[in-house]
Amino acid sequence: MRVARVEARERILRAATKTLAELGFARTTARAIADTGGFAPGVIYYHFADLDDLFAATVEFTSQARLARYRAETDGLTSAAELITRLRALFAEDRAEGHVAAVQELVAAAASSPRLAEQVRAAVEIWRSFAETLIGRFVASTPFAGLVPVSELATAAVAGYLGLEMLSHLHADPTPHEALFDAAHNFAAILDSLH
Amino acid sequence: MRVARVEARERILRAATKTLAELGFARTTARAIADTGGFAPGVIYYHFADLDDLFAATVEFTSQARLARYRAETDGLTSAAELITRLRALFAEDRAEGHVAAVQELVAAAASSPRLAEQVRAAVEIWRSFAETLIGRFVASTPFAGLVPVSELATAAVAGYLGLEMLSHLHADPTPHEALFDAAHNFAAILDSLH
Amino acid sequence: MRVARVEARERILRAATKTLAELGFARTTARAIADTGGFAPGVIYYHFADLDDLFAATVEFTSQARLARYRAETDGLTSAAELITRLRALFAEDRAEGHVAAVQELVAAAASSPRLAEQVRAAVEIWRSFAETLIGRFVASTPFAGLVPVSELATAAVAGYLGLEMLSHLHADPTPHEALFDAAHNFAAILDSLH
Amino acid sequence: MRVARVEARERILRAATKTLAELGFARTTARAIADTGGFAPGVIYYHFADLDDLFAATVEFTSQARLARYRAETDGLTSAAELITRLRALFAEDRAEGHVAAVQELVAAAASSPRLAEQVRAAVEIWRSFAETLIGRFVASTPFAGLVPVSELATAAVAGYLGLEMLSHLHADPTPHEALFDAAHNFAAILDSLH
DNA sequence: TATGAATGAGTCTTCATTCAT
DNA sequence: CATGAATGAAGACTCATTCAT
Repeated sequence: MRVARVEARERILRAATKTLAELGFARTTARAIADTGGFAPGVIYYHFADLDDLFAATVEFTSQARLARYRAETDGLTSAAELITRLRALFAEDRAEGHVAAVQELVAAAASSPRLAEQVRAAVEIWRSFAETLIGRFVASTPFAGLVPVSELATAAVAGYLGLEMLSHLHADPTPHEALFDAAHNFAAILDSLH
Repeated sequence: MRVARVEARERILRAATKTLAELGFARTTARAIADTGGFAPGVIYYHFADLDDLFAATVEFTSQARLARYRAETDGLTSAAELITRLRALFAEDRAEGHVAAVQELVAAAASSPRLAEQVRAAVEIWRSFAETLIGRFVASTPFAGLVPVSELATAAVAGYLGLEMLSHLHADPTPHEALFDAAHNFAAILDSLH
Repeated sequence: MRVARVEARERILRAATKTLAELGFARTTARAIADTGGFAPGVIYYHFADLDDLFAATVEFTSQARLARYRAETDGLTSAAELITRLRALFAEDRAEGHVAAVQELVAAAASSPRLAEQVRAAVEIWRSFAETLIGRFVASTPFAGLVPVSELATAAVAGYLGLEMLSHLHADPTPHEALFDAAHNFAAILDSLH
Repeated sequence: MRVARVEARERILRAATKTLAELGFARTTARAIADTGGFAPGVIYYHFADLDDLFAATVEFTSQARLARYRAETDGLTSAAELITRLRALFAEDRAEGHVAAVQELVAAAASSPRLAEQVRAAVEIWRSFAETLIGRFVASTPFAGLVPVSELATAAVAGYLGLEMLSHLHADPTPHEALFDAAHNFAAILDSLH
C-alpha cells in the first residue's frame, strides 16, 4: 500500500516535471500533466492538495534527485578542468531529462505564487550552498584564496544557470551553453596550472 | 489625434510593464492591466490585436527606453569602477520602474508563446550586443585583451542579470544584488589599476 | 460509462436543436443551450470541441434521425395522394420537434462558417438524394416519365422546404404550409388518376 | 443638406448590403459595414437608430430597387419562355450585386429579431404578391386557368428562391440554379405552345 | 484508490453603442 | 455631420477542482 502510494506520487511528479519542461508553466495544466503521465486528472488530487502543492513537491523532488547526482559526480575532484567536464555532462543529463527546464519554469512561476515561492527558495538555497562549497573548494588551492567573493559567485552561478536555461527557450540551438562551457574549461585549465 | 493614439498606446504599455513587474506573468490578465492603468479592458484590444501583441510591444517599448538610458550613462566611460557605479544606479532605476522584472517575466513566458519568443529574442540580442561592446571596451585596455571570451561573457552577463531578477522574486530583500555589485566594484578597481 | 457519455452527448444535441428552433442561430449561445438543457455551459466543451463542432454534430444527429423516420413512412407507398398525407404528418412532427427549424438555421449559418458548411452540405445532399428517389418513383408510373427533370425537382423541393421554414418564422401562423399541402394533395390525386 | 443626408444614408445601405452578401449576417458588424463603405462606424448611428434599424432599412432599400427593375423587365411580356430568360438575367444581376444574398441573410436573421421580422415580412409579402401577379398572368392564357393554385405557387416561388440562395452558400459553383432555369425554360416552352 | 463527468469561476476577445472633439 | 477612442456587456472557451461511481 505504502509502496504503491509512493509510486503513484512519483509517477505524478515525473509527469509534472516532463510537462513543465516540454510545455512551459503556462500550459502545464492538470489535464496536460495527466495526459503526459497517462492517468486521470482526478488522481492528482488524491496525492496533492492542489496544483500549487504538486509544483512545490516537484521542485523538491527533481532538486533532490539531481543534487545527489551532482554531489556524487563532483565529490573528491581536484582538477578544475575535470570539474567543468563533469558539469558539462551533468548539464547534458539535466537538459535531456528536463530537470533544469522544469525548475526554471517553477522559479519564474513563483513570482505569481507566494506558496510556491517558499518551497522554491529553499531549493535554490540548497543549490547555492552546493555551488558555494564547490567554488570554495577550488578557490582554496589557488593564489586568489581570500580575494574571491565565493558566496557572491555562487549566487551568480545559480542565477546564470537558470538565466541561461530561460534564454535557451528562445533559440532552437543550444550553442550558447556549449561556448560557455568551452570558455569555462579554458579558464579552469589556467586555474589548475596555478596550483 | 495621432498624438492621442500614441499616448493611449503608451499608457497601456506602461500599465502592462507595471503589472508584469508587480504580479508576474501568470496574473497579468487583461483585467489586471486595465485595473493598473485605470482604463477598461476593451481599450487594450482597440490598440493591440491581442495580449500577445501587447506583450511583444511591451518588450520592445521597455527595452528601447532603457537601452537609450544605458547607452547615455556608459558612453565615454574609461574607469571600470565608475562603470560599476553607474550600472548600480541604472539597475536601481530598472528595479524601481519594474523594467527588468517585466522583461524577465516575458522572457520566461516566451517559452509558451512562439510569437512572443520572436520579439523577445530580438530584444535580448540587442542587450547581449550592448554588453559585448561594453565588456570589449574595458577588456581592451587590460593585459587580458585577447584572452577573455568577450562574447561568452556578454551572454553570461545577460543570463545572470535575468536570472538574478528571477531569483529576487523569491526574497523580499534585494541583498544579493548589492553584495554582487560590491564584489564587482572591488574587481573593477583591480582592473583599473592594471592600466 | 460509455452509455453515460452517449446520453450526455444526446442531451446536449437535443438542447442545441431545441434552442436553434426556438431562438434562432444568433441567439443560440453556449449559455442559451445550457439553459435549455439544464446543464452548465462547460459540459458542452467536455463533449464537443467547440460550438462549431456541436452544430456540425447537430446537423447530422437531427438529420439522421428524421431521415430514418421519413424512409420508414414513405417506403412502399404507391399512391401520390397517400404520400402527401404522410409527408404532411411527418412535417407536423418536424415542426413540433424543431428539426427543420434547427437545420434551416444551420444551413443559413453555414454561410459564415466553412467548417459547418462542409457538414451541412453532406446532410443536404442526403436529403436531396432521398427526394430524388421519391420523386423518381412516383413519376416513373406516369405519362410524364422521362420528361420530368427529377434531379432539379429534388433540389427545388429541398430548397423550397428550407425556404418555407425560413419564411414561417416571419409569421405566427403556419397557414402557408397547410395551403401548400392542400394544393399538393389535389395535384397528387390527379397524378394517381393517370396510372 | 437634404441631398447629402440621403446620399450618406444610401452609402451606408449599400455598404450594409454588400457586407451581408459577402460576409453573411453573423459577421456583418458595425465595423465590418464601416470598413466596406469606407466610413467610421459612428456614422451609422447618425443615420440609423441602431443596427436593427439599419437592417430593416436595408431590406426595404434593396427590395424596392430590385422590384422596380423586375417590374420593368417583366412588364408586358407574353411568352413564358421569354419570361424565364428575363428572370435568368435578373437573377444574374441579383447575384452579382448581392441583393438576394443580403435579403436571404436578413430573412434568416429575422428569426432572432422580432423588430426586423416585421419589416422583412412586409418586403416578402410584396415579392410574393409580385410573383402571384406574374404567375396569374401567364396561367390565365393556358388551359390550366382556374386549376392552378396561383397564390400557393407564388409562396412556393419566393420560398424556393430564398432557399436556393441559402443552399448556394454551401457550394462554390452556382450550377443548381442554372439547371433549374434550363428545366423551367423547357417547361415554359411547353406552356407557350398551349396557347 | 482510480475514473471521468460535471461545475463554476475566470480569461480572452468582440462588438454595439456613446461621446468628446 | 464625421471621427475614432472608449466603454461595458456579453460570448466562447479553459481549467482547477469536486464527486458519484
